Amino acid sequence: MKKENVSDAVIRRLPRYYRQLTELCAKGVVRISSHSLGQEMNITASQIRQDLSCFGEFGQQGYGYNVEELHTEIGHILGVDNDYHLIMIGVGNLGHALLQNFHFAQAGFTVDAAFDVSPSVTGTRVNGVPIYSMEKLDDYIRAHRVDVVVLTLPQSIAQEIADRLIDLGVRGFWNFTNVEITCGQPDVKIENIHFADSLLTLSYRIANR
Amino acid sequence: MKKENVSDAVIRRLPRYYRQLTELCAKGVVRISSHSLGQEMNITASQIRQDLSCFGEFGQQGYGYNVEELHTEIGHILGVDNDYHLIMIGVGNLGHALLQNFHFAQAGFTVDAAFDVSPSVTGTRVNGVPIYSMEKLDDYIRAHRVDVVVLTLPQSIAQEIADRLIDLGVRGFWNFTNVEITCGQPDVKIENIHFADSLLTLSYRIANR
DNA sequence: TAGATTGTTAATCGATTAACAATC
DNA sequence: TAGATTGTTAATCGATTAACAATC
Repeated sequence: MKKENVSDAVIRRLPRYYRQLTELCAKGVVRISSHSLGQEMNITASQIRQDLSCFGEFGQQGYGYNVEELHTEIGHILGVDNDYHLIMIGVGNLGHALLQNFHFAQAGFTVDAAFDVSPSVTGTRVNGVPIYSMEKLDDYIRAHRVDVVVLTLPQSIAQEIADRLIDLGVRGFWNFTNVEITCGQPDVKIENIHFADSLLTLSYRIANR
Repeated sequence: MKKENVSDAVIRRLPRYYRQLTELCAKGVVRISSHSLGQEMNITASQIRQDLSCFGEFGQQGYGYNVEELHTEIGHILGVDNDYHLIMIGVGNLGHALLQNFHFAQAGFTVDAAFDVSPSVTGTRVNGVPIYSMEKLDDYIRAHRVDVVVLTLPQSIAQEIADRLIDLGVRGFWNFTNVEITCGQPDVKIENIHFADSLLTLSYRIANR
């Protein structure tokens, strides 16, 4: 793999490629050209070839790409076979919904534990995941590998908890709160799901149709 | 307002500006320069001024911007005072969580109804929103204004339902399913929340730290 | 072989940043 | 007035698209 200077735009397209290739695999399609793939995804063939060239040479002249092989390769680039370990902080409605419905394993993540302040959920399990009291958080992190923390807690305490976790060595955050988690360290990676931002862009585009 | 050729990148920054200005308002800050705002948001002052210039002239030389005024203006641009009407399709865990926790009103949306196939939820209300059977969907849309439909239903039926709704005149979708909803008509606006894509980009960035 | 399609280099396009005259 | 800061034009940078030699 080359992987020097991979732009954010490219990275954001990788999961889409992965998704499309999963579908093609399921359909039993064996090979595909950048041109056809581009048509299906509304992307130029050039862009696809350019994107893939950041990571290696996966195609064959005159033939195109082997669907299954490319699927595996992109999965590998995304790290789906790295078995990352993840915990969740805040098991309210949204946390519950994610634990129940989201296929963490499909993205290569194992959900080991969740934490909450409310005694009504601590001690229980949601979809097999044990819910612990927040007091056990620090000890847990010291004792276990935690690659990503899902922040599904009230936004008022999000930054504070994140700071504490960063101190404890956590380097990945999946942030569902409507605030920007800030952190000077460049090795700390924060990915945001900002529901409100998303809905507001939709609002804009409806208003300016 | 000018609003010709506003790029997607600019549109995606608007909610962030709006959020930051909401905070500044709450803090009682009266005026701010593009330079200070940029520092707070990790954006260049140039970019802020360039972005805002797409929509009008909101500042004053030598002074900067009035925080409250700019907040109102950007809210207006985003359409938060348009009172859009919204319904939800699929009231599983995620739909429930959104109805319970998400502040639709803050983004200018009124949630009028939700629809589901399951008799265990139809006929009930969640956070004041009535849940109807899917059979009532078509009649409802014919009789009411529906600006946006939230798709929190199984991905297997997402495209099919979306097609049906587009036929009935719906022009805005907030899609939470892990599939790309396709539609030829350019006046139909689709905004995606792709959880899996988001987590996979985080996985990539952790893997390539 | 001839046709198809890659990976890569070059050209174009668009977005970000810098500079500055205008002016509060 | 002098200092600060805007809105806008010009310069730069980066991302997308086109072109094409290499080759399966």
